[in-house]
Amino acid sequence: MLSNFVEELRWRGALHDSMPGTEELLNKESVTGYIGFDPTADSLHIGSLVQIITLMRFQKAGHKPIALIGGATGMVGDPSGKSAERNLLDEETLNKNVTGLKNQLQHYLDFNSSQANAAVLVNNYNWMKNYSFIHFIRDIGKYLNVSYMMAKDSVKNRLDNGMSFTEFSYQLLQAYDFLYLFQNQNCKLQMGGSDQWGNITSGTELIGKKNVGNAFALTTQLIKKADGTKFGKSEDGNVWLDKTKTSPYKFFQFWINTADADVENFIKLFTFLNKEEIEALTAEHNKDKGRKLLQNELAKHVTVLVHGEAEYKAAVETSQILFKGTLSDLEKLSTETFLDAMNGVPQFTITRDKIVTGINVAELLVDVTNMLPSRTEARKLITGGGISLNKAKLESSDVIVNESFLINNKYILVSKGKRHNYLLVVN
RNA sequence: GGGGAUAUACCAGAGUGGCCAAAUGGGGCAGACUGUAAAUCUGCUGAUUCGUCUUCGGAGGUUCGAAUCCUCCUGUCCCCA
Repeated sequence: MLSNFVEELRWRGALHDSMPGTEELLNKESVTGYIGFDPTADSLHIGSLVQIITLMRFQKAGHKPIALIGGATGMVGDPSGKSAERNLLDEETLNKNVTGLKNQLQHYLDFNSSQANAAVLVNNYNWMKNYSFIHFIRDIGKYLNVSYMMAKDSVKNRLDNGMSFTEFSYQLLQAYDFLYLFQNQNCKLQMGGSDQWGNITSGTELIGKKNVGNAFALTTQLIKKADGTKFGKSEDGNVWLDKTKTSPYKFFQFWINTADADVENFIKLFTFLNKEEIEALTAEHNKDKGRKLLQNELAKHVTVLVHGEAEYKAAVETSQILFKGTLSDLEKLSTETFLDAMNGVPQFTITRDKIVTGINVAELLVDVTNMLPSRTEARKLITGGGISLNKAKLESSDVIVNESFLINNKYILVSKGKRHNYLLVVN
């Protein structure tokens, strides 16, 4: 029933470090382990997806996952990896974020209570909210030495620029979470990204000092791209799991655009395909990289995981039309299916009278719709051959757009380059 | 407390009275090639009704004319105490 979780992370290139004895323990018995998610935003993004997937693999391997939402720790702010003190989020925002994360996490793990290793969702606010400061520093603070705490990278890196006592305390709170879960849920393992090693070991240290048992730690690799740029950012910013923040189409596109140098690595990290499947796909992919077989498989699996089969198919459809389609393909779509097909493409509306009268392209793109920041920019792009209307390159910035441009008497597809599309809807 | 240096567009960094909307590099955007790639090459990278207008830390001043000179202020860095 148990499968080798640590070995699986290892061959996928996901394992960073673990405490001695962790692998042995996991291979011996079904273990309860947790990963924390701080509510810094109302949605998780693909950076956190790695940790969600880690929990999923953990559960599939026969262990019991706890997803912890940091309602309390989020009030303080983790200094790990941060070079400067941050502003605190207000409580209203935090509550909203906690709710958002809760809903998302539900989607990924099996919380079915009939299973022995059913997932559990907890919020550390519940055990921190009534813990008084004086009791906390007596019960918990006494066990961790300041010089031990200062030696953590998250603190050491900030000694020059300074850090508040609040952020300094963060590791203590996280250590207490681990102790609490250890005592109340028999949770023996904490996992996280490699930047969490310091915080996690503060927890195992506390548990050891409290003399309540032996706790373990395991961290995963931070995702690195071959070109050195940060993973998880698109030109529009973070890639979110919430489809209202990042449309399934954009999400799908993010993965389709994975560089060759990264795709083999990513398909191991982000999919549940097994070793043989991945090796077979990779061999096939290497025969003709132009087909982007691995990128397509990766995008498929991750999009289905996050948004479901239907949204994935729609995203493929949209991509087909936008990248491979012609004007006649666009015209074939009925008015009803048109909007569906363009789902995920940013939309702008314009009143019909403006189109009936006829409107200069630059004015349309800049003043009416804000697709482009300035007329100068619009003119330069058009002159350089960068703007298409309904798949046809504009020759001049003097073009007057009128009803003859409308598809289905209602739409105009505006493209900037080949990868940026906007839909103009006439009302 | 004393002395010195520096502040330029997204970033780095030239410019030290007009030829400066400001070199160059990076980044970004677009074009060609391609695989919705990488590499490479090309163009663009303040706004504009193409007349001009606003911009070189901030506020004043000198001058026909200032990023450039002067005064004060602010920030950053360095040295001495």
